[in-house]
Amino acid sequence: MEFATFTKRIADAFPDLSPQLQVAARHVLDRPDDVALMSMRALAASAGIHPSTMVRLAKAFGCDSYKKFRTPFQERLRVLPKGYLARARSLQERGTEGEETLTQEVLSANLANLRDTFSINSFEKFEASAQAISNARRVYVVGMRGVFPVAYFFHYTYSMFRDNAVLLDSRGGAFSDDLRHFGKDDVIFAISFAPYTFETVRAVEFACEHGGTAIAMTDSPVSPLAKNAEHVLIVKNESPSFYHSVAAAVTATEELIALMMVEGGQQALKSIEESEQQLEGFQAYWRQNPKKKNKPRKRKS
Amino acid sequence: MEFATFTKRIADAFPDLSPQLQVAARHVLDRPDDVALMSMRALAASAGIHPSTMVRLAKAFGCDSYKKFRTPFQERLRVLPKGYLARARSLQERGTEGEETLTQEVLSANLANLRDTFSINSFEKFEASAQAISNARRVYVVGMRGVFPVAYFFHYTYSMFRDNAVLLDSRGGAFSDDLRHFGKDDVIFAISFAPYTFETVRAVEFACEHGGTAIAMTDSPVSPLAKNAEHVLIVKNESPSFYHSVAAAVTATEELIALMMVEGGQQALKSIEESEQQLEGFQAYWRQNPKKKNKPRKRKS
DNA sequence: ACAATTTTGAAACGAATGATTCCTTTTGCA
DNA sequence: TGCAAAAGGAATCATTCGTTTCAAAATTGT
Repeated sequence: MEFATFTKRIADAFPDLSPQLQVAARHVLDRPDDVALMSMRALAASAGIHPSTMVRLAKAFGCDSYKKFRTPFQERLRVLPKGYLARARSLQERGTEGEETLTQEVLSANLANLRDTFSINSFEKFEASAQAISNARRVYVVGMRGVFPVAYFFHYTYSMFRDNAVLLDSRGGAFSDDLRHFGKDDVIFAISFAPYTFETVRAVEFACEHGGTAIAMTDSPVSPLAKNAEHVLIVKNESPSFYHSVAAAVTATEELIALMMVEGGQQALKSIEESEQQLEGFQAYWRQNPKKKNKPRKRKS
Repeated sequence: MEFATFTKRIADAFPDLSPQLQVAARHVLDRPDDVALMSMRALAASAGIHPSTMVRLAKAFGCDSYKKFRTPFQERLRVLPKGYLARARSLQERGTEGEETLTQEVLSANLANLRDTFSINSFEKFEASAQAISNARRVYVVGMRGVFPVAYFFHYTYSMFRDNAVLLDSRGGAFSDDLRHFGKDDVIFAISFAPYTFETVRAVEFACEHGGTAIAMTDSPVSPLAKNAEHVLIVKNESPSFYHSVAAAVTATEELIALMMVEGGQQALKSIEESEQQLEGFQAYWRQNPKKKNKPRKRKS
């Protein structure tokens, strides 16, 4: 919360800064990780500026020392907020240690999954996958069992601005019926982690046999999905518990959607607006005082 | 990847360390964030040990300097892996800047959501919610539209070791039918973000009117869900795009599941084993060479 | 074009950092 | 009990840190 407002303040004041301070500010905004982890002098050097300039930047934003300037950058990186551990310790003495560390493990496993996923898959990979989906005549989405949430999320969000997606969910056992019309201009977006659901693997094979393009979101380059897929996104799903974590997969999906949105431009925005208005029309959303004629509750950004 | 193996090595060697080195090692393992962000002397002081001991710990694990010892702890915290930005810059010169920064924004928004969510909700809150669900006679799960993936994920995972969950999905418009048998020993687990889906709000109200307990996962303490709920988990869902990010909600759900698992103990484990065997029996999973009589593909940890 | 002002870079300072050395204390073993 | 070895602590070192000071350079207004 602190970091976001602070950097925003810097970004807003940017045009009014002196040339050298602008160089410093740009570097700071571009590489917040480095601000937190490197020494001031090293940071200045990597920005190609004099150390004094960094101090001046800090003071220009009301920090009486560089240390205070750096604090929000450091806090942003902490996996566990300050003071969390103090409580953890006291709990431990009460014998609840196991569950407390479990909490930390769930959190850091997921943070690591996110970072790793975006580290393994270059921006170009995301972009290429997004392109392929955007150009498809029809988009078939398949993800079963544990990863069905990912497939559903993709389909739901995608359908806010495009109307050519089909979610395969094998309800009523009619799984293969949905794929009957699959053609060579179509794309299948398949999600599966080990152990791979049979139907998902089969669906990808089917799609490829019929000349279509497959985009796979899976956990390994040697996954049976990857074999046939044109584009492969590797997603980490480590978890301290028995299930596979799907948060990273959801986030990678968000990334795909965001890219397609940007690409879709004005047209996509308009479609979303229409979708929302339609939902309002159906009274899908709760209103503060349904009895009175109130304005609809403002949508959160 | 580096960090995990390194800390594991420390943890494994722990029993063989001298008393003071154990104090140091414990502190390092307990507070990896501090190792990355604080100076060696400050870290030693907060651990109550002599600075020399820290240096000795580093050398005990093959690092010729403390700096090298600290590196994996620092890299772990980076939002963007090293070198990512270098590519970003070159892309920017090719005019793709907008989308590249979007990628970074998606990632860091989600990382922040995760951290904030676990920061806002204390461990006790998670624990209390998990307890309430565990003690319920029946668990009704409701989450519509964008957050249906969360509800589905909860229901799917929970059902691996308990059989008393009902997923409300209003398929066929029979939404309220499912709640007809809701009683005072039952629990409703409801997920909704602004703008709040009407049916979800209504379901919580209904449950409370019938003497049940509501656990809400929502975006604000003043959300209409929070009003009636016994336990409220606040989840961040900031996103650079038009949708609400659900990764943090999924992760918070994972945390609930993990806690209930631990609590469930041996019985829960046995149930999961049975569930998996059943799936194997249905041949739900793909096998490397279905024709030959191979061993089933080993499940990933 | 010149003076006033701001911006910038170089040099130098004290403080803090990580590392080393040396010596005391503790431990293990005969 | 005595002794050798290991462990821990204190003092000290060179280095690097953030910071300050001051003069040069650049910008601005007149």
